[in-house]
Amino acid sequence: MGIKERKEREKLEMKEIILKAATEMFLTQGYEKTSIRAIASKIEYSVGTIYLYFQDKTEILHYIMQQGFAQMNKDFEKLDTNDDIIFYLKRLGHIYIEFAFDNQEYYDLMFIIKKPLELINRKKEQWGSGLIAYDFLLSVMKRCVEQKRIRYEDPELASLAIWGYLHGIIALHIRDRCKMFEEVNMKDFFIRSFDTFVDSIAT
Amino acid sequence: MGIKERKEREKLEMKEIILKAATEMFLTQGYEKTSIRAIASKIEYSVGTIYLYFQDKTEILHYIMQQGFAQMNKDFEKLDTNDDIIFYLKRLGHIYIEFAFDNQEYYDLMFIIKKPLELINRKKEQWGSGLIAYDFLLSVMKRCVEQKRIRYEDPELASLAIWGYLHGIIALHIRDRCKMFEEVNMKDFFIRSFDTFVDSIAT
DNA sequence: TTTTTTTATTGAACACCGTTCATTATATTT
DNA sequence: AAATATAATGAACGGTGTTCAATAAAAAAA
Repeated sequence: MGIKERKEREKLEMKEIILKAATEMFLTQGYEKTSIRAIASKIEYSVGTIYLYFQDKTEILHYIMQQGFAQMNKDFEKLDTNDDIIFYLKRLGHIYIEFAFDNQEYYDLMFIIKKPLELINRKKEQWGSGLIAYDFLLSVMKRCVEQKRIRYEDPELASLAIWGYLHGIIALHIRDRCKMFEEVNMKDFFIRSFDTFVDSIAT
Repeated sequence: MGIKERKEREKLEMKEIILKAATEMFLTQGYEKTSIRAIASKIEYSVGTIYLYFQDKTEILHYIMQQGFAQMNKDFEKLDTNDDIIFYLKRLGHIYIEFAFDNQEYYDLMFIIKKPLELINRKKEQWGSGLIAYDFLLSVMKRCVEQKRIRYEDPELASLAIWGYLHGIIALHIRDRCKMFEEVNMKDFFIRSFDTFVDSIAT
């Protein structure tokens, strides 16, 4: 009676095929500019088929967001736990900036795009591995506070500061509000800027 | 021969009527969800008429963005030049945060939305009063650096830090990525967070 | 193997969107 | 009053996400 199992497998495979095509198109052309029709055409199926595997475009986005968070968490594994905590924090920031620059469209989907709040309201515990990344940052900031290596007493406030700072410069850049900085290499500029920032709040 | 003058006046008035309706709708329903048809219907004109006064939807957005920047610059006039520079900087941040919270949709149009880059590419010197706001911040940071009241040596880097930080926390909040902070009053939380930030980089 | 039932796929149709442009209505000039 | 110039219209175009009756394919039953 392996038919049911095979069918389930096939369903997952089909989901994978759709997600693969959608990811590629979202990442090159952006979420808004990628139409369901175009995805369907790319995988050589009809429009309706996609709605057999995903309830709507937002759900596809959600899966791709989770892929992005997973990738990011993976990147964080490169960090060396033996490093001095301030250096560790700097390296964390560099990886975040690097991720954003190397995967601008992913970053957009994950942190800037408007859609997901509709998604959030749909099911409650939706952020998934997005929360893992935040909890990781929080744990780093807790260590900074405990070791009194930072001019902050509340790890939450410190996390908001670090994340807010990183997100701010990146979001301004991705959404083209940084034309006033005449830097050629924005990535390096941001890394330098983040290091200065960390140095200034570190003790 | 006052006919030409009257016609010009009427043209401007019509532009005003369209902009007023568009502003109200953009600010309540958002840019994407407001259709040209809906604007036309609101002012009781046909779709085509709008295209007699604005070349496209993006141009309407641009006018509204400028209104937003003008409002923001006006808000900054509340600042007291006699204040201690660090306190002055804090107050600047409070006004920025207040503006963002009181005019979330304006803020979205001005700093987060994707459209404008197409606009930017259309005409070169497009930012207008957006640049005024940035230059103002830059001048404040220059004073901070000159008076050695801040742990930064480059005013540009310091401006990026302040603006990036403010934008980061606000953008995360507006685009609903702040669910992990269980604060009830986010505005106060952000103001507190900004003050702590300024204190930590001030000397 | 043939028939019936279940499952998977299709694509036209719906209600929207921004934008254009030939046609019509209004205002100005001759 | 007729001719010209300006302003306003709204159907039409090609696009969007989404739905659903009709069809094709696969599995189960006879």
